[in-house]
Amino acid sequence: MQKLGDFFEKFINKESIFINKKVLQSNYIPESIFHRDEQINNIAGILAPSLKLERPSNLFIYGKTGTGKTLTITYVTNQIKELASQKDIPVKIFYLNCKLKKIADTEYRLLVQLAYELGKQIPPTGLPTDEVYKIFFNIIDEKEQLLIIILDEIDQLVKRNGDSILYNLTRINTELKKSQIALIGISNNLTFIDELDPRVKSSLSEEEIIFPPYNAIQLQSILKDRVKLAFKDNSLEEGLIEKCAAFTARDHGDARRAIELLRVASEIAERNNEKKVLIKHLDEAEEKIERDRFVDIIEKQPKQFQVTLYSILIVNSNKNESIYTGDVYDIYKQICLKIGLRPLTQRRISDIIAEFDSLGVINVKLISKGRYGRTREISSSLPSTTESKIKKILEQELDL
DNA sequence: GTCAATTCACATGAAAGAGACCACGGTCTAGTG
DNA sequence: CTAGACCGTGGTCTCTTTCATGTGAATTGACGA
Repeated sequence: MQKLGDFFEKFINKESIFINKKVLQSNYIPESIFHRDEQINNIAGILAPSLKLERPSNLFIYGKTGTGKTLTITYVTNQIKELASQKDIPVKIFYLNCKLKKIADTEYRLLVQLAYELGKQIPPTGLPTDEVYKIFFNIIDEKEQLLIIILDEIDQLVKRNGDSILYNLTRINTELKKSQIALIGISNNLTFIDELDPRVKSSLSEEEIIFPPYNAIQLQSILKDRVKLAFKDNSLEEGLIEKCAAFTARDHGDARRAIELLRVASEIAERNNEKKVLIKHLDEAEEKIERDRFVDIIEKQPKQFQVTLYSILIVNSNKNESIYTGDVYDIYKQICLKIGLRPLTQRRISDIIAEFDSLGVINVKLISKGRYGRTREISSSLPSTTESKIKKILEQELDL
């Protein structure tokens, strides 16, 4: 006990390398946005008519994760909101993230959430969907107003529910008497729009804006800006920012990742009682982030998913050759038997394997072995140290 | 040797069921004046 | 008389199962050279 007291004491007295660590957290909104002037102006131009109560064009925004889409759009819309409230213009802007479960990931919930923002409570379930539509419709059309609805990660919504929601929302304008709705869709899947119904496609993407990934130089300036606010002078080893930027620019140019990398590296440095964040901490940080991400994903999975993954790992370590769906399913059934879990059908396991693939935990390739059938060739995409750790976690979770 | 048909081992799709959650309206019950 | 408890019905949503159909190349087998 005494020792722990000492530890905390030391911790408090220790001189920190941070001035304001919050700046590095993912929910921090910076005051200025770098390298997005063109997009900001574009969006502002498109949305400006809303201040005259003219319906702006529907807008579609693409860009990979961490390219500042959400940040930019909130920045612009916040200004519009502010101006609107100053001048008492009935413009309302809603931001919905379609990926958040239980909030906006189905047609019903999306409408409920929108209605809620408009000040009308609708039960989270139990009503027919068209009833909810009617309610929603009525609140909007109560008075003259302009709504701008931002649907972030709209691809998720469509993937789960099809594009009928979008169709309904784009069409609703023709029925509204007093109000108007404009939609802004944000997606990080570039091919997404091509999979839509052509009618929806043409009306949703009246305007399109693309957010390119940041390059290393741009990332550097973003990082430098944050570093100024977050760290005390001379807390970073020479060349650290450059390395960090180069690291992230190589895959995707994701600014969020770059900042996270820096944050984790600095945390490691702090824990090691270093006075500076060193480049070697970056390497460590990268590994840690990756590992934590996987561990996080896997702990959150339902039991059946965990058993499936465990089976894959077992088969993978028992066999040096390629492994296939059938092998996994056999082992899976055995494990279920052992831990007293009712095994699912192969059809379902097949889907689960596909889901792990899209989570990036495993790699899957569809191959045909000619006369010997068609199947998925599965390989783990986890680094081996992470893999054994995850195996242990799974064994624990499943009491094996 | 050549070429189309066959065949395997799943993939992929569609539909439907089970079970959890919930709203709503009607009926029953107990408490109140 | 009324508030609350307690149904039954009907709705959504997620996870599964069931049934049906699709698929790509190794293999087979008929055919002709």
